[in-house]
Amino acid sequence: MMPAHQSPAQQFAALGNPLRLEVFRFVIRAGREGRPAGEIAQHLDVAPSTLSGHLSALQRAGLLTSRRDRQRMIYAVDPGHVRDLVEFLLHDCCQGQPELCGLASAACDGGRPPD
Amino acid sequence: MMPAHQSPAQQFAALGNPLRLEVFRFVIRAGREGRPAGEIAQHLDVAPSTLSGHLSALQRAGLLTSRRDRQRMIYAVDPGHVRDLVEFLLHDCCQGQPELCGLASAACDGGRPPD
DNA sequence: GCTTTAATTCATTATTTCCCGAAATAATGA
DNA sequence: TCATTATTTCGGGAAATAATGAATTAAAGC
Repeated sequence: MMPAHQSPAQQFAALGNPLRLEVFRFVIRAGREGRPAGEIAQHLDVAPSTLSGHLSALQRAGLLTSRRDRQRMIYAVDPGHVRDLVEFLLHDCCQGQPELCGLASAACDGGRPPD
Repeated sequence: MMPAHQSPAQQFAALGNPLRLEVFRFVIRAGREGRPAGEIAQHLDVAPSTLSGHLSALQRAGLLTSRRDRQRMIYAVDPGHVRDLVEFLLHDCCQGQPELCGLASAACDGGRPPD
């Protein structure tokens, strides 16, 4: 289905472009249902071909999925991979340190205090 | 002191390079104390000039701070900005959805750790 | 089969990124 | 001052990225 070479670095890089980050945020707000490419392009006022490249970059990174609905391509968030990325940032990068994770630190040590 | 143009996109971009992501992880593991550039270069086996560019990119993004200790430059994590980025990802991007944030979702809807 | 709609691919161009070695800068100490 | 150590800046070249419009593919309906 997908090359599945989605490293955390590649995922961060995918979010590291301002327009792509907006795409990501907009698609997430569409929930499971997702949004057709045309709607995203219209909302962000960007050329279809430009958007298409960004969508496939986000998809290659594993952050979005796509399905076809009649003539339209619907993009939606890939919850599993986003969860993995969040966990990587909190656990692996920040090691659950409250100073770095803020309120989310509770989730990093499973609610247990560090020893 | 600092241009302070640290958008979330720029911060993600800074983490979007494999070597820079390793630098970030290594520096975080050094805690408040931080690590001199030379030690980082040695640990990651990278040319000093190459590392210097990556360090300043991470610093421009607001993720690291630097101070001088005699001849050496010590780099350390910038906790406040990292916390902001974590919060942006969880709150703004993922809107605290448990499906996207995993265990960290507890932090997004009020910060209570799961007891 | 033809037309319309929707999205992607392609080719081009411009820009940026990345890495290296060499030179420059900064701080220290003899 | 001179030498040493540590890091940054500079310059260049290769590779990757981004935006654009034109052409192409895909699905649907008549």
